[in-house]
Amino acid sequence: MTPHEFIKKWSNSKLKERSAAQEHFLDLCRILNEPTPAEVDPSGESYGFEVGATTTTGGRGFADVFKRDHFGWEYKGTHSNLDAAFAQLQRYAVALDNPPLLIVSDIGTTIRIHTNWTNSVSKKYVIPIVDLEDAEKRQWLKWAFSEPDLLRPKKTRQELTEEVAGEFAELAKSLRSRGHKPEEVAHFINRLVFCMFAEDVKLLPERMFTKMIERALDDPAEFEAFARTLFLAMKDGGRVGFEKVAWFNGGLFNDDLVFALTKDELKIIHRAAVQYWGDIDPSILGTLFERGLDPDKRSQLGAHYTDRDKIMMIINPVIVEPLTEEWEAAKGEIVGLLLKAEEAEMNAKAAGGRASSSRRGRATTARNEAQAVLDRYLQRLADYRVLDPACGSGNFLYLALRALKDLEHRAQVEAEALGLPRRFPSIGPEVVKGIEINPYAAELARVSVWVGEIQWMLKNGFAASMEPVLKPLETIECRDALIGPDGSEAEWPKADAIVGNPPFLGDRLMVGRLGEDESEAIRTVFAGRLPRSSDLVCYWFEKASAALGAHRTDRFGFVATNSIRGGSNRKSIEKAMSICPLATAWSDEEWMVDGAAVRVSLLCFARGNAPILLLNGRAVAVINADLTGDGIDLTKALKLSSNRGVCVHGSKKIGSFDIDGEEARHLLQSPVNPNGRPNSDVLAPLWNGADIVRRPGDRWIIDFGMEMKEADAAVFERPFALVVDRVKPDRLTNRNPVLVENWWLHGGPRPAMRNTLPFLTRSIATPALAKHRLFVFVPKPVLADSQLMVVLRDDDTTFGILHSWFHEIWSLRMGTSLEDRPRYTPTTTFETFPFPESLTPDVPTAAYADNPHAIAIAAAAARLNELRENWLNPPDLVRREPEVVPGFPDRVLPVDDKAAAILKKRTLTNLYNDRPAWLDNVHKALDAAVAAAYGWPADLSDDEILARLFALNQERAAAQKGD
DNA sequence: AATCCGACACGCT
DNA sequence: AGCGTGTCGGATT
Repeated sequence: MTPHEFIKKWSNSKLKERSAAQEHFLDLCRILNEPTPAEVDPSGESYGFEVGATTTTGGRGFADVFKRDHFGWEYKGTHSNLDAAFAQLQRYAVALDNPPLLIVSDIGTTIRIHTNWTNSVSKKYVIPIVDLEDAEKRQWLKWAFSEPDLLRPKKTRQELTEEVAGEFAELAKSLRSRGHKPEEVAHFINRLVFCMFAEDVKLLPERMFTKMIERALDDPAEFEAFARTLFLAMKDGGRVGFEKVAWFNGGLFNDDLVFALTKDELKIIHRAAVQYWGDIDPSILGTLFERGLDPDKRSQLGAHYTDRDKIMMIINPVIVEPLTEEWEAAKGEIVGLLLKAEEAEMNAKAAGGRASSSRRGRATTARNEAQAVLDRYLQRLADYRVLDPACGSGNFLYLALRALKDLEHRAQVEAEALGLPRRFPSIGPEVVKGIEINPYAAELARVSVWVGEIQWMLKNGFAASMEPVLKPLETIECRDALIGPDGSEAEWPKADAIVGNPPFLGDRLMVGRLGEDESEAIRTVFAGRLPRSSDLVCYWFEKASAALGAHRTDRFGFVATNSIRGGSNRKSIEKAMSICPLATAWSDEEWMVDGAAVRVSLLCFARGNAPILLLNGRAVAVINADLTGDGIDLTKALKLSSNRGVCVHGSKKIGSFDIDGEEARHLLQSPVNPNGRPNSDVLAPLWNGADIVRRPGDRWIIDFGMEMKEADAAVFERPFALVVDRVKPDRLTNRNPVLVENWWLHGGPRPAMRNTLPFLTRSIATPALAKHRLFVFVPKPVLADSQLMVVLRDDDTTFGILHSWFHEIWSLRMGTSLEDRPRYTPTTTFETFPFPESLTPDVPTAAYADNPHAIAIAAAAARLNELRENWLNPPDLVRREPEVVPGFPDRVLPVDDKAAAILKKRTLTNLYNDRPAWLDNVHKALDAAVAAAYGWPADLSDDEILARLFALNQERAAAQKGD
């Protein structure tokens, strides 16, 4: 069949729906050269006619034609309403697993393809039957059959929202510059956005808002009056001119606040108003308007934007999956009861008389029971409440509401297919509860939830409720979620599930950000329940797990920074785990939000015994409190006495004691001081993390040691004067009296380090925070700054063990991180690490001088160090020059500019980023030597290494108990 | 007096 | 102006 023949046959066809639809569709397959349903899928389940029709009911299917993951297709008789057909298809889309395309056709005149991707803007392709000779239009249809993705609108809803709302930042700025309060500006803009949405989804009369703006453009002075009239009409329902306006409520329109606008501002609004707002993603509105607010106030708002995927990673396990399971169980029961009813009815027909009527009665009972099972499930959904106790602009609540509505809808549609009557959706915005401290964010949350409700209704083919369009959402409260007005613990409403993204604020930043009173109030209320050094998020975990313990909720899931896994924050996880299983967790996820440089963990707890534990998307037998799950709970590793006091933090200066090389050399070459001592007594090169992993920065430090008296320090004339000048003023204002009293000394004296160093030829150091876990030797006159963790040993063997994969993997697991860069924490990493037998840090180096394992490790370590040093400073690129006074390491200088440029790139971070073969080889040799010292094979898997190290840790810890 | 941390902070390209 | 990657000193214990 050719397109021409098709048009001739079908154009203006008067055939009625059922009789013609299949033939029409098959003809279409022929002109498109697409296989027919019968050719592809004889079972008709994933591609067929009347999919979803059951023999039980003999009713119609969910769609006239269905192709899984492609389309649902609905026919209507010629000239009947395609919109009605589309609405019907929308209502059943969920039962068809939401095909990406919904296609409607009236056989004789038009085929319409509606896109149905959840996260893209919707698009409509209209194909008049008479245009089927047009290859492009046929191509659209062909894509629908074979590659629906090619019809996907390029723009995501987020992009659309950013685009249409982006300009409001400009408007907000402009209004603020005229002295309006940021919150009022936000409130006003919120309204404008809602009006544009309402107009585009036809909740306001056609183009009413746009026309209002257009009129005001001609006469900006009138805008205030126009807008006030409109807002007032929306507040109570009423008229603007001749046109009726629906009643909007919900707090958004409870006053008539309007600003006078300039022509330029009106132009911005007009540009936005002519866009299509029906598909906006309310979950992104929060960020956009936050951006429009005063940038300094942004972080105080706490209304951070969580992207949809992350939210669903919590909503799915906490809300959707358990309720889906409940539905599957209920559905199974319903199917069983209906089968029973059917059987009884058949028997009734076969029998007769009294037997017949009793069987008929049994059938009715079974049917009623089936209805009751359905009603119970629907009631369960209607009663289900979700709480977000830090709801911000309402993103979690918006998606939770949609999820619950989807669940209700799916149950209704599937029950209908089984032959039970279907009712109007009953779940609305009242099922989500929120607590939010910022009034503006709380209002945005209410709007988001309502926009979500209206969008859902329209997308699924229902009319939005109109009387009023918005109802006040008292379930979203504006208050503190932790502390009540009287200073006691805040109450949370009862809810079946608790979800959210509580604010992230490190414990040390709490006082600075929340104020001393607020921080103290929180810590007092939770005293004895959580350590005072818990991050702010931990209190949300604590309250939620308490709610679960008190049977006030069944499940909860939160987003936290990934630092929840370590430090004292871990206590809050441990505490929650003691009350209920941690059922689903994601330990370390990227965070894509602008300006929020964090990585996050997601944790979902559930009542009862969760049959399957999911960690990072994989089933595991256990999830440990540090969000690992490979069977070894390394959080149980203990400190070993042999390692105590060996790994210490570098000196913490607290104040600008550091000077650059030029200044230092000037001081070094100055005449001796009145006490007869040179400045070199109180000067040292300073190394920090960056000096090790990048190029050394030639920084020096003035250091009067641990306990020099002020009067003695003052005799070092120039250095002391510099400290008086640069350090003293700040130090005198410090909160810590010790730092004030000893203002000329460093803040962290590190006696262990300073007392031990004289007995060593050098020390070993690793940057506390760096991309790669590196160890280097630090020559003696160099002072290690606080960013370096210093191991007070000078032998190659210890260096080699620390730099081996055994200790590296241990440190990666036992330490913490800043985002994705590992952090070395001596107490949990070094002090728990079981060194090979008799090579432990409490053994004097001399004691293993003849130990062949120690010698082998030392040789490999020395080789590593030598090759690395040669790569960092190749003899042809550098010249070594003695320092201006004796007692300090030679200076390493580039021979010329060209060499300098090359050397700039020669850093340890870069070296380990590339990890050339030679480096890999020396590390392999080192690992082999260390493996031999443990008496282990060289090719153990990482898990096996950790398991053995952990076993060794436990063994040694048990043995030392007697000490 | 020692520890750990950063809804970060800052230098580099 | 974004990317790559570690400062610094406060506050807690």
